[in-house]
Amino acid sequence: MARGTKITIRDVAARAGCSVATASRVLNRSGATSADSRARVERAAADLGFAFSAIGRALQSSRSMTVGVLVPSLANPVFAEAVQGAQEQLRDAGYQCLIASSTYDPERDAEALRVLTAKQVDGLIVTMVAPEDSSELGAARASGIPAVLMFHDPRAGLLSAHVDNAAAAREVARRCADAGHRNTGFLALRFSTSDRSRARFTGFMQGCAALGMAAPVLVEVSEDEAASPAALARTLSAHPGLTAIFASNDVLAIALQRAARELGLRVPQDLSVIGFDGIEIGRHLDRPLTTVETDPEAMGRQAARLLLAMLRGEMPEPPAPLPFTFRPGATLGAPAEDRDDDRAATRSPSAHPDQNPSFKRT
Amino acid sequence: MARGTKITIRDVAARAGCSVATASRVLNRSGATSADSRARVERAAADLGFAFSAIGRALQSSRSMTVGVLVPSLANPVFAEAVQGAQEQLRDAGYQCLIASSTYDPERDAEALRVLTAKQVDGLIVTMVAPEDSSELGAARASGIPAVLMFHDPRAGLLSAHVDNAAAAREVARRCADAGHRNTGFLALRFSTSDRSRARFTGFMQGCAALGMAAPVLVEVSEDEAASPAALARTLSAHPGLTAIFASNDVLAIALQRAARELGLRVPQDLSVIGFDGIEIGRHLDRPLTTVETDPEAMGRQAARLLLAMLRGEMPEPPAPLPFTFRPGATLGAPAEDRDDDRAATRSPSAHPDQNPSFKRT
DNA sequence: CCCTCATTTGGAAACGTTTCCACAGCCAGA
DNA sequence: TCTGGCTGTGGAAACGTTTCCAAATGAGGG
Repeated sequence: MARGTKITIRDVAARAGCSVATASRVLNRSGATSADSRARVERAAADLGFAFSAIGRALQSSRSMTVGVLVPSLANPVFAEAVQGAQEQLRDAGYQCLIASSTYDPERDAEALRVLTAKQVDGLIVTMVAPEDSSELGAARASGIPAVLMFHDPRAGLLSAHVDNAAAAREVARRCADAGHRNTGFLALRFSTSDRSRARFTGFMQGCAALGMAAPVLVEVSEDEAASPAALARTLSAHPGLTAIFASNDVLAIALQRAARELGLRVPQDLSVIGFDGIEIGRHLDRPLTTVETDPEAMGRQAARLLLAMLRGEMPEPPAPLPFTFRPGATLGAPAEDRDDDRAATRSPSAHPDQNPSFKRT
Repeated sequence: MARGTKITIRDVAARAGCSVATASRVLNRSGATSADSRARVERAAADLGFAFSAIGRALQSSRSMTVGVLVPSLANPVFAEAVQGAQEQLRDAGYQCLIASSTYDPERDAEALRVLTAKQVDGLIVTMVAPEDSSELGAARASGIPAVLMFHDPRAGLLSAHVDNAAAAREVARRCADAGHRNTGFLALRFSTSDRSRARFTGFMQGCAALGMAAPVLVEVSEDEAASPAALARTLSAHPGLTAIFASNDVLAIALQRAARELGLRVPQDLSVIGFDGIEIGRHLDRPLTTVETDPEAMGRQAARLLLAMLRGEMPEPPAPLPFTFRPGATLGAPAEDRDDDRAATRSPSAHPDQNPSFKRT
């Protein structure tokens, strides 16, 4: 069933009655060829159903037309969308994507980088646990493989497609302050392996400090806690004084709301919740999520554009951070202390009284 | 900065004072070598920081250790998770993934397959618009590249990692019937390019017919309609008689709920909503989504396992469909007509009276 | 001491491509 | 008629690896 015999350019040349050099020139439209041989070669290639072997080409040109993309996990929609964006942009330039994921494990980051460079990728787009500490990334760059980061804040000599996490978090602090919150928390998952999470916390702290609020309480949760509403509720109940919690991403923010309900807390009346990322689904919820909206796909595209420029031999400027927008949603409101204060009610633009039909005042 | 000079096995051989043949034998632990040369070669390789060129290897062995993965889009978490699963499984066997996405465009399916085969992938895992009509897929298989499908129902000679969409949809029909629904709808996105969607509709129709319900109304929406709650609400309002709507996936089901609220319809009192896929977030919602739960990551892993078996030269049995579970959630309830009928209340196992605190009967 | 055999080694071909270099043919200008 | 230049072509090397085959070495048995 399987005809194992691949047809190569020499088969084409043989059938066209010319040398492989000529066949190559015709098929690549490189070099001069007579109309006659052009026709014969093209005919032969079509008859035989010839297709170039990218391997042979790569070996000869030492360009694989392949880019390595490393992300923590495709199961996180934020990274998946970024990869999608990068992939689209690269495809337009004739590059393919070899992807790897680390499940947030630095050891696997290193292994993936080794494999990708062994596969002779022409460039790298990476989001990893600790880019600055990775000897593999350093080695790749030293051996001439251009690399750009995604999601990370830019660091020593490395370009990055990113949003300004700290600035966005400061904006969140401002919105919390505007709504009247003083005692806030930051809910973090994988704090130690995600510099995004850390940058957001730092920015949030700065913002809170600048606005005279109490320092936010850092609430770290494990993978398991985040997955179970009951467990998350238990953790949450250890911090009764908080009126607003900024979650390090949207999925966590949604889980947090569920946990709050478990404790009989209403959102946003008893607890305000703010997310990060702006995933699609957040805006389709009955009570749309208050969040910082980013565009991971655009981030992926920007990373790809930067890399393509470097592959062309250019030395692109460090890009400006990608824009984010604060999406008001309906999960940030005035804190309960302010509830009875009638000034507070008017100060709370995001509290949608009709978010749940059963609460409709009619 | 960039030392362009790659170190090859001949550099290692030179430094070790032996031939490349010996170096190759040592480094691959193939063939007999003396303890002495082994030591020298290993030493030299370490000193030089040698790493094999996968390209050179691929050219010589005509095995690229790369698998092509084609999906409609990574922006859809269902596919992203499947790719993640496949990738993990393949990685354990030493394979990497070259990924491509088609954005549901058959033309791009074809192009992607051409590129992937040109890159000499050892195998293919694909989800595409029309696998059976793809001459590229046929050509790849004819030339000896094993291929398996994901998500698709199995078809002529092709193995597929899949769930039984029709059976799952029949189960949904049964649950709707149990809850007392008669007039149902099926909300479909990309009906023409998704055989999953079509299979679900077919199964739902069969189920409805078998249970003596009215044939479900097929409501097709465009990408744009699905993205805008208002537009979706308009479409929805054209079908006032329906008491339950089965959406072809979870994201759509969540959007549908929002649209229902837009029309002043309460879920599930005025309209029941059932999804498909069982995405993570659905269970974290205040009103957990009623849906058919599947495991895309397991699907990806199964596809990879099948492909690996074929790559070993085995001829694996067509796999049993992967299991799905009906997750009751809280968005399927008794229809309004039955509301006043007290028999109906007991007949409705899926109506969780406590799903929303404000409805608690106490 | 010679023959055989096992062990280790090196040379070279092969994989599929691109591209450098050289050569043949041809035409125009002197 | 000769020279110079241009066009089209083919041979061959190179890219990095594996592996076949043959040769060299050494040991052991007769």
